[in-house]
Amino acid sequence: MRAPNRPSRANNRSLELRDAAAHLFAHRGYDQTTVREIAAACGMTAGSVYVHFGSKHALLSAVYGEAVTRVTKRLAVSIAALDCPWQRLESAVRAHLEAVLQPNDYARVMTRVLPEDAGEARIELIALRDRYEALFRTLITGLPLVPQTDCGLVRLLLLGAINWTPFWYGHGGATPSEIAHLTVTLLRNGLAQPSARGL
Amino acid sequence: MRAPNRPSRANNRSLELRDAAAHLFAHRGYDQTTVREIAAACGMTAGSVYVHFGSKHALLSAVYGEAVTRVTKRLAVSIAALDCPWQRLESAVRAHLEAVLQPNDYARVMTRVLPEDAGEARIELIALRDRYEALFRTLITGLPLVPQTDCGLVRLLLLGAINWTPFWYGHGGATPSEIAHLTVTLLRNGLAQPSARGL
DNA sequence: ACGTAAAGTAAACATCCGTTTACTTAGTGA
DNA sequence: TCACTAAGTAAACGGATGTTTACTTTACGT
Repeated sequence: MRAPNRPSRANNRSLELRDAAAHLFAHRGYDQTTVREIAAACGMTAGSVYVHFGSKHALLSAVYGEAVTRVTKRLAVSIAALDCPWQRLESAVRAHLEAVLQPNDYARVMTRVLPEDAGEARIELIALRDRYEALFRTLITGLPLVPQTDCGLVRLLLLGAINWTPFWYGHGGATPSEIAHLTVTLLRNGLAQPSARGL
Repeated sequence: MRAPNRPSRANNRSLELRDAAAHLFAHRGYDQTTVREIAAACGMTAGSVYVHFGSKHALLSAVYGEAVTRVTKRLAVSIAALDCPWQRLESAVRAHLEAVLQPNDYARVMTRVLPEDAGEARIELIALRDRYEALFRTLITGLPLVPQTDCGLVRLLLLGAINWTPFWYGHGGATPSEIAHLTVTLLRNGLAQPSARGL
């Protein structure tokens, strides 16, 4: 008798399938990717996919979950040694951008595929995304902002700005580091000339 | 002999079809919307759609084009009477948000449907979107910003922040007006407590 | 009144999709 | 060695999709 969920065969083609799915979802979107394409990318047949995953939605959930896990880990490492809350935020934004903008299939699925379009897997993906975005909630509430600032709104605007980057990145010429710096500088001090600031 | 492209029958069901398509594209996305659904929404059959539009992609182009036209007009009106560049930007952002966030089918298609997912109509949609975003380029380059600010980058971050709003609007409780004000305030002065500003 | 052309329909077409089924292969533990 | 099981395949299933075809209806210009 062997423990369940612990296959004896070492060659775990599930991971291979998940990677292929991540690549295709990231580059062509969920709807435009077929199960047959994912299988073919692993030299398999469509039917074999269902040995490892119960459905196409389950495959998306696996990809999305792994994406959140990886980006979360990367983000945690990048801010571990920092104390200044503004530096922590900038480092987190940089880590997020590097993950999303480099040709990183998993991270890109997080912004390319809308949980709302995932059908049955919708609730699960939204929960995963929320878990990730909660990290930014902590970073932002730790900031010394002007009193009565709506931190939730700030977080949503910030996430919007950086989640949209994949759609234009490359045309602007800026690096993730530069984008992160400008974003946090903007959030901190604004960009108006000192002589032209409002009250 | 009648002039071409000038149908004699007044009841232009093409517009009816376009409206129905806008509604469905906005609420369910392009891929998840069927030609049969669009036709049924007008009490017609799928085949009739092809009397008015050559393909589903052409229908999307028509919707997207009309969306850009409408939002552009709305934005132009909202800033016409204003002189202060910050007020102009805030008014433009407010107009954009009101268009995108109110249950406005056309405007929502602009953010819900990615031109990248439109297949053959891709180039046309991207051109339309760029034409619209150029309006913000003008507004931002008119701002008295600190020297050597990358205006292009600022524009892209701003558009990202406001294009992402449809995905969370309603959960935050803020109105378009409030969001617009916070966004432009942030861009102008930042949100750091005066005592905690960096150099 | 008549011919023409647009508008609309019903039905089929061709294809593709996610998924299931029946079957084969191959490695494993007792 | 032999039963067991996971992995994989080929093929089909049921249905949906964008589009086309052949045909009918309707309104207009002359």
